[in-house]
Amino acid sequence: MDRYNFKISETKWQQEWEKRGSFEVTENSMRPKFFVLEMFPYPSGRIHMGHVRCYTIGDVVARYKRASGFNVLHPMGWDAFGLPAENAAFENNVHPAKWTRENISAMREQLKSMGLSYDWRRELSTCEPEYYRHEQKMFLDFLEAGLAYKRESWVNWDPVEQTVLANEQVIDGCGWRSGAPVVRRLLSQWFLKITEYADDLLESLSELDRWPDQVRLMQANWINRSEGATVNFALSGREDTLEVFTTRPDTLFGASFCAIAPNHPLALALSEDDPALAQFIDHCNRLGTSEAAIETVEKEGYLTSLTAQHPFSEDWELPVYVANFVLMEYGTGGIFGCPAHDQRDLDFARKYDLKVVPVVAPNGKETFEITDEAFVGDGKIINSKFLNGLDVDAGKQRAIEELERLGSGSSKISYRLRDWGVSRQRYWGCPVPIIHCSACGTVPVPEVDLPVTLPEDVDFIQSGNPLDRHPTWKFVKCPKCGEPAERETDTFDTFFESSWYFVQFGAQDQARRFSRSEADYWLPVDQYIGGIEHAILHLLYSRFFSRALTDCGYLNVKEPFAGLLTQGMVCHETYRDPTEVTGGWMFPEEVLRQSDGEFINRNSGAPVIAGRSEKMSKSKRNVVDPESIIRTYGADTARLFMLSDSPAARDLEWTDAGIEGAWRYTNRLWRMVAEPSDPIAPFRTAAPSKFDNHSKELLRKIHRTISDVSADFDAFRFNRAVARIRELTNALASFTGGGDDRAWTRRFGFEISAQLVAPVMPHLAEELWSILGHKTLLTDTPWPRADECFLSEETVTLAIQVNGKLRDTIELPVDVDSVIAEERALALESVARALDSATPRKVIVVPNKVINVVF
RNA sequence: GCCCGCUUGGCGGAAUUGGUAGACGCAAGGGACUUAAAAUCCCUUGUCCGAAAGGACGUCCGAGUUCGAGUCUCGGAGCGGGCACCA
Repeated sequence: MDRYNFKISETKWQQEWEKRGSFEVTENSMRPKFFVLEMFPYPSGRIHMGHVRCYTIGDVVARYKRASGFNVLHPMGWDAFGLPAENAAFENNVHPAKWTRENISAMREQLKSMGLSYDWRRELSTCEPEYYRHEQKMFLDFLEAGLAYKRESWVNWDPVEQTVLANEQVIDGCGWRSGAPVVRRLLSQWFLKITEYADDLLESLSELDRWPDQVRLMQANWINRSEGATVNFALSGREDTLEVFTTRPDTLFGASFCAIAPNHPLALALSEDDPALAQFIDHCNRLGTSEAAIETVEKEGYLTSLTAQHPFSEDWELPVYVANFVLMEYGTGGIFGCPAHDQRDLDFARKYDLKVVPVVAPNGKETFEITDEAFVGDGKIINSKFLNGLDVDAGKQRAIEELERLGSGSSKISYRLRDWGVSRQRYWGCPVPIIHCSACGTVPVPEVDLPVTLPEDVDFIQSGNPLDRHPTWKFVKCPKCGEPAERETDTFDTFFESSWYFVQFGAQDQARRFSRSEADYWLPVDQYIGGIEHAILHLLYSRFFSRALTDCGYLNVKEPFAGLLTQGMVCHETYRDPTEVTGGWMFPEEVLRQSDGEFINRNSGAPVIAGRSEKMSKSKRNVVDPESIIRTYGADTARLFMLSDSPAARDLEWTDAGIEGAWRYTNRLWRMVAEPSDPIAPFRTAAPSKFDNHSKELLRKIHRTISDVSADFDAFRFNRAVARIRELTNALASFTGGGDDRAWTRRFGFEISAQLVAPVMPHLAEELWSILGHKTLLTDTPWPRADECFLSEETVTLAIQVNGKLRDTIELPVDVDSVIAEERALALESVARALDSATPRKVIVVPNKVINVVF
């Protein structure tokens, strides 16, 4: 019994597609366009299973759409700037540029071995000046349009390494290398005005009907538009006021304190004469800048000497705290606390023994006490003078009216979304095209001087940004006055590159920027595919960029991604050597599963502990190398397994048994066509005039499969599509006999099988197509269409229930009269037994589905 | 801490709008072929009671809506993603 030789076949068809330029596209086509894009990879060194999964999904969509008559753009590129290259430079003394470019070459070869239908002519790499020069121009345009500005903002600072740390590099409040406690530090940095588009970014979410609801909801919550009010508290004995933002002005009569952020100007001013406060602020600043760190830390406050005057009551004074949970970045950097109706305020009040006065009672309750849970629901306002008796919404409105009348506040819409800080104090990124002149200030690099190229003659011996230490690079003449000046040594956040790369794929020639007509033709991306972990930042930044680029005349599209598919992670069981106290993680290939289900070390025979399945990661060593899988089983089998077991959106568990099963199927399908045990009609035989019942039944199955698989691909239900194709294979395998009608039907079934499986296993499908006698490529063959007249059934099986429990099934003609159906059901012996001589009270007949006899 | 998900046999999963729970695959057990093994093919397989017919139970847990709930509502548990300088 022969086996499918995937090595020969896969190489052959990959070469054939390349020779013919099968996947090269232009915008000059009579076919409608379809832009399929997978999130481009960071070139970390080698592809991992997550890449294989994502790019397999994208390739199925691209090939399916291509066969379905679309002019498909399906490109690939490299998100090539970023921190890991600098870490590699630091650890292995290899230049980030060399490391990155070598990784790209290696990964490109790996991707090519998967047989992905990319137009490789459009490949781009974000670390090359031909790419990033365009974003330097974009930045200058943003500056001109008022969409970029500079201000001070906080970073994590490692006092030992004397360098800025990414949040990822802060572990338990300490620098990852030095172990020294991290402090916050203010730096002057560039920001992009994403908040200018906050409303539009929020409202347009409703138009993104081919995005997962989950992602739209996450984005909406991230932007978080909230209607409320600003309230100005007069400060006793001072001229200035304390401005706070609140979404609950209706609860003002329940206020028991005010709190400001540790870095609020008022707090900083007070700390000059208050060493204890200065110490408290210092203590707060020892926390990293991440929201998770701030929100999970124990709530602490420092009571200042300030007192705030309640706007609605002459002699009501509130204490003012500096509190570690108040964010300077949100609202005004100050709050008023109403413990009865906000859980965090309640916790704070309990800790510092502040009053808790309920001012909203749940509907139907006259009196109301708060114990350890704040009441945040709707109700009637109490204890609040002129607000009493109103509901929450009316109370908000009335309170704002009163604030406005008193001149101590007004209604205000606030967003949680903050402007995007794009400055990074790092080497391996796109240089910010700005020159600092002592006379002229901040001067943009003139367009003719672009690109500002990243110098490659740098060293990584010291920590910090090597651009700062470069002997010549930053010293330039001021473009305005000609006097000596200095380049900005910050680079852009790498999200900058990934916010517009999809547009650049439209350019036929990657040596130049995309043209307006190319962008107009290809955008938006019709189907975008990537990990759920990018649900907020990358997607939101890209949506902002499209708007900003549209406003600057580059494009005319607000929403860059019309369809979005977020795929789950690839997971694997973890293994540990029990003799190791910490770590001891083992690679799957070091472990052997015995017949009793226990695991042992493949070499030593020592026992191994198997842990639960987790996302494949280098640190836990629960990784399987795609290259070795492709070498052992071929790309098609790897692709099949990636799609067959789990829905795309869910996590996928890698198992050896699973890939083995996929490999068996690959061979089974190949053998069925290449070494058929029953006759096949010759190539291009006309259909016989008559079919026997078996052939008719199989024809129905074939057409039903075409219909189902097409619907499954349309809805990205790849696992179900694979199951349907396997069912067809099973039906073909048990279809024997050799008359003309059967031989013809068998050929038809084989051809359809090859066509349906082609998006998933393109090499095998091409091989089968060729074996079946075709001289043209399956890749250039239109998607099959199901013949409607084979899809309708004459009878249907109905479930017969008694009191909702299944008792029987009956076969009835489709759309049979309800009265007849009911009679047939009641006549059943099984129904009579279940009724046990009781009289049916009513009978519910759902046509073609179920009959429920209720007694 | 906050936001968003997920949870169905021994395992991955299937189940159009609420209408026959377990498609398809994996694993396991039995059989055929073989000197033998591998490969391949056939059969069985949610749990429990029963010789069988048949019956009871069963979709993370607890309530609810409904003739009928894996699916809808409320409450809870466990696991995962994100939290603005990882990408």
